[in-house]
Amino acid sequence: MLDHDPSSTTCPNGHSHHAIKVESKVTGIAAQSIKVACSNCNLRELCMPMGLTSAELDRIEDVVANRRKIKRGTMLFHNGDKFVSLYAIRTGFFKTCVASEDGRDQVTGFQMAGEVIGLDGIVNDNHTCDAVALEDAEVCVMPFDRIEELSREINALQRHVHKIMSREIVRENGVMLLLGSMRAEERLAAFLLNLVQRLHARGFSQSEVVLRMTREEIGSYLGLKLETVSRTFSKFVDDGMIEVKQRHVRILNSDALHEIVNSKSSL
Amino acid sequence: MLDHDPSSTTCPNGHSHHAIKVESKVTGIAAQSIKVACSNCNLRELCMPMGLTSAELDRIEDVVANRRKIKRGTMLFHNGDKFVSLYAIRTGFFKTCVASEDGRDQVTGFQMAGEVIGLDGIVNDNHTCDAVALEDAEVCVMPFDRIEELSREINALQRHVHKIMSREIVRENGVMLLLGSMRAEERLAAFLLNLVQRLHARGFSQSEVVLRMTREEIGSYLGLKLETVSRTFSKFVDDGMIEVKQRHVRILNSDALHEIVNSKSSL
DNA sequence: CAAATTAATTGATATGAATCAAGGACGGTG
DNA sequence: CACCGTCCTTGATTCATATCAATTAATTTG
Repeated sequence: MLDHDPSSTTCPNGHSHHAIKVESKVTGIAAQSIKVACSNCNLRELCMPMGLTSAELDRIEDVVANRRKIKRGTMLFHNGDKFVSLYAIRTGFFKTCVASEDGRDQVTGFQMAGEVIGLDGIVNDNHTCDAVALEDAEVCVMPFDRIEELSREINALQRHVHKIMSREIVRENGVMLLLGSMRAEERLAAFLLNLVQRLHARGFSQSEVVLRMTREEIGSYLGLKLETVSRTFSKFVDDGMIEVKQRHVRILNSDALHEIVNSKSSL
Repeated sequence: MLDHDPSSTTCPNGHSHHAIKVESKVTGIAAQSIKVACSNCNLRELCMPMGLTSAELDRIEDVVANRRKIKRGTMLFHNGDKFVSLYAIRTGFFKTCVASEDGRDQVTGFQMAGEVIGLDGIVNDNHTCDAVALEDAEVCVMPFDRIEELSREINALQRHVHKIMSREIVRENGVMLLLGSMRAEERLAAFLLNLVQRLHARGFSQSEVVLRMTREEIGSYLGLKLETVSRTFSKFVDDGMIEVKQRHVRILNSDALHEIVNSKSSL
């Protein structure tokens, strides 16, 4: 089986070949206290540009200043924080949320290993959303001025940074479509399919998900109330499309979910 | 009066000091057929980075390959088009919209002079939305590879490009908040306030808007049906907050509109 | 300038999701 | 293991917005 423990969103493909605080008895080389090694990171193809010469790859590792662990429930950054760095998620799962002046809260995204957060901070040198770890997590801290410096010299990095930002814009366009024109069932189906698709790209099952967020957080993201999320899950179960046991969701009929998302076409 | 003809969204501050196809009898310099001159453009502070040396500014003008006129109702680019350039709007007014597979349509934004469109195309080298001119328009065509090239050399340009993309991400976060958590009245009030605020920044009235889009397009953007948009306008009129004569909207009580947007706080 | 098309308003009704409310399952902790 | 708090489910009802429908107003076209 290619499927992996779904109780963690850490990429399961690799073992421990991240050269952090390594003191190798084989090589005899002393520990480099926080030297990271993107070159060995199994997330490389997710968060680093392709087609680098190994010399470039060596240099690119310098964008990562250090790593940081974030405990479940705590914030990586906070609305109003000074913007300094982007963060590449190594392990764990985050949500980002914005708040309106009057205290309304909106989850703007869920991010997993290999994805980059913090882009909102660039424009005003301040973060405009909160990033909360939904499970214990670790991120690579990438000071933005270093990113800019290096991307002036390494074209592939420059291009990569641009693509990451553009991807986020396109993602948000999709969410706007979802929020602006879909009904509850369509939203939840789209959400589930998106989640498994991204997890699958990281080596997880296509049919099993462990949700890291509450019904309320899903609801916030989808513009629905938690009761509606719960009811819609129940309906999908009744229709035999999924199995739900708390946060464990098994997809039984992926095609039917796709049907639902594109239901308007049947008119 | 500082207010200007609201029947055009073209920046009213300048006259015709855009050096396009200029054949000056004063200077005796022959026409440079399509040579642009950002340095003289009255939109400079909107679409160009600040604090450039004049040498840098000279160079930066090279990012603009040429200008292009777009007739009302026609597309600047189309979903699926090869991505080549970003476009800075010189005059006119655009909408961008995405479509789902099943033909649903969602307006993702309205753009006016000084704003940049096309960022969605970077990630996959294809545009993923349509950009439609809602009035006759003119854009500066900026080939993206040239932008990348120059922004490797001019730090201010690099930073500027990053900020533009980040700004779009933050804007979309705001739209998600709107779509995910606001009621019809709040959405429309927020929409109107945002529109006048942006127009005001371009020298137009704070209290008068000529809408360039239909009720249906407003509705699409706000996740509402056109009838709801119309009814909500009517309610605002009844409440004495605005005057509406077709697409002409006059804001009588801006504070009340702000109140509505932040209404939840009164609980 | 009349005809035709497109856009906007308004009313009546239907409906999907929110709200209010109660009970149950789970996970952590003393 | 019993208690607590948090999360989830389900039911009854309300409410905001969609839908359907008709009319008017504006804009385009022959």
